[in-house]
Amino acid sequence: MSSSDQHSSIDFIRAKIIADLESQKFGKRVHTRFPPEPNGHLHIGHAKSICLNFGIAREFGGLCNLRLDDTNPTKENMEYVTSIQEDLQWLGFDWDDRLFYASDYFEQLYQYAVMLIQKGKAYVDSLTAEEIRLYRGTLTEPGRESPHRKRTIEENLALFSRMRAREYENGVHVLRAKIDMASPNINLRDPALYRIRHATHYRTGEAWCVYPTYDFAHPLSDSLEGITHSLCTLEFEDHRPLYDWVLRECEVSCHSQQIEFARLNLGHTVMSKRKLLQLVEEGHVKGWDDPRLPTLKGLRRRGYTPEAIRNFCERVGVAKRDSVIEMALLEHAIREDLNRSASRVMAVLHPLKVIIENYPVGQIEELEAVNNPEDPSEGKRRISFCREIYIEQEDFREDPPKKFFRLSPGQEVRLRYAYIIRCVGFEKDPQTGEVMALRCTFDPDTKSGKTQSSRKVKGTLHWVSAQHAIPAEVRLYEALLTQSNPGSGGELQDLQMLLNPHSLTVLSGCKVEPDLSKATPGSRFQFERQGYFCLDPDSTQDKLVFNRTVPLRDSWAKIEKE
RNA sequence: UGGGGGAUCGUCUAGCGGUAGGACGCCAGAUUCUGGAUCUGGCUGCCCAGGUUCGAUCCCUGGUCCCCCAGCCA
Repeated sequence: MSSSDQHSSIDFIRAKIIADLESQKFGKRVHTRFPPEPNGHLHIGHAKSICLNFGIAREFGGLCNLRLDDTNPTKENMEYVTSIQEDLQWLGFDWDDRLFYASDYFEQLYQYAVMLIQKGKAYVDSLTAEEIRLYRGTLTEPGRESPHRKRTIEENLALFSRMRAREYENGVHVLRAKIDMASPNINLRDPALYRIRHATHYRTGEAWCVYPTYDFAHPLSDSLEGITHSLCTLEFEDHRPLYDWVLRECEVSCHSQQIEFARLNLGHTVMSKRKLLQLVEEGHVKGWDDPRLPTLKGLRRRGYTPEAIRNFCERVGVAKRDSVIEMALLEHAIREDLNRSASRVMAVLHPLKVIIENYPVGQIEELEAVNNPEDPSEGKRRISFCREIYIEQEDFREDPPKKFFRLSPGQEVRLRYAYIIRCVGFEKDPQTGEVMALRCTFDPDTKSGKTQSSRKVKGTLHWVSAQHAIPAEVRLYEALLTQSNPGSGGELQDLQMLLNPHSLTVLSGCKVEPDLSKATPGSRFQFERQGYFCLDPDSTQDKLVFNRTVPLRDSWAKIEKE
């Protein structure tokens, strides 16, 4: 056991599992599952569930299945299945040979339904959807029994069989559980078990025209797979009596324990499939992998590591209260990871030319730079220095405010890994007032590494050689939404109004170290003093494109704000 | 005004009758050739009102507020 292990106290789910283990409720087994519906891409909310389910299986020496919960042919497709598997693998989880599909259980599920009919626990209803809704009652009034509720077992068997035999159009019949139309729990007012859907299922094709509902398929799928603990989100809490009813009435041998926890909400973004889809389809973002999205594909493209995401999910904890996690925690997780692992390079986002007047024209020096001060094994590299360089525009102020430790007329700074320079003049565009270039002098005695430089300067600037640097595009990202908690409701218009107009800023005239031309898409770097960036797949031979994953913490920005 | 859940620092999360702890964040300092990282120190909290108890975040009673449920979605 490493000493760095933080014994995070056990959450209520793990406590329950431990209790079940002690009581031998499922013997010594712990078997979980991650059951996404293949109708959307995975996001960080799913990551929490994934880390929980796979994490628990690993911790208790159990197993975790991947199950595609594909009981609705009108919404699901194979592309999502593939995407889900990719994302899961990228996140670092492995389901070995335990890849399952609810659709593989259709025949068994159908037989269970027949069994319920035979027990008089299910019946075919022929009311319209609208009528069923009316008969259901309201939150405060009990429902009424359907006139078809008294059909005989034989009638129901025949009808259900003919439903399967494609004799009816969509919606003319539905198989319902016979429970209690007066139950205060609306989910128990004879919920639908099977509906007719003449649609091509992406896996079973035309084999079926009746499909089980979630409430019927899910508990039985869990049971069929021998799942001991079926973890789901809070909104299913009042489905649990139904979950248990199905397993009891179907007389299964493995009665899985459903446990509910609060879903993950992240500030300044949205997590619902519906809203994510809306953002993509209406073109507010460029696709499912847009770096502004909380999708796994978006985070990956943004530069997030699986490690950071897993860490984040652990820190977030598991509980039953609704919560909204601050983006700062996610950012902390990725900074923590990248600080250890990302190679440092110098890149200038808003270039300002600096001419070092006393540096010989045409002279080029090779300076030594550390690749990663957090990891000496990453070694060193050579960077070129010459008479003309670029620094960041914001690193010069004609009239410096207090505590501005950068360049201003007459002031000195160190150029990282190079010399101390002093600003002796600057050129301004007479029209715009924009500073066009700086004139500086350097002190040859202050070369980096030469310790005799007794002089201390308050600031160190990053820079690139004007002659050697290569151009790049840099994409800066900020929060997608202006509001920290957009809430769970909200329609199209509301979401649009919350969009942050500055969520993406494209910088096209950036200058970066020439070695970056050898980087491969997805590789991550720290641009010194600025943040963590990763090379975007949009990059081409002659145009590098970087995404800013997250800026470095910036205490100067805080000071200046005052 | 039916049923099911939930309320602890700004944000998350521990606590299970005995000094309210951790993380993120924030503030201050040290250090630093990244205003980064690191290291110190500090900050703010038990929804309310009664009750039981020597002692209550915890147990009881009564409130208040928030979330979920009336799909043939999951």
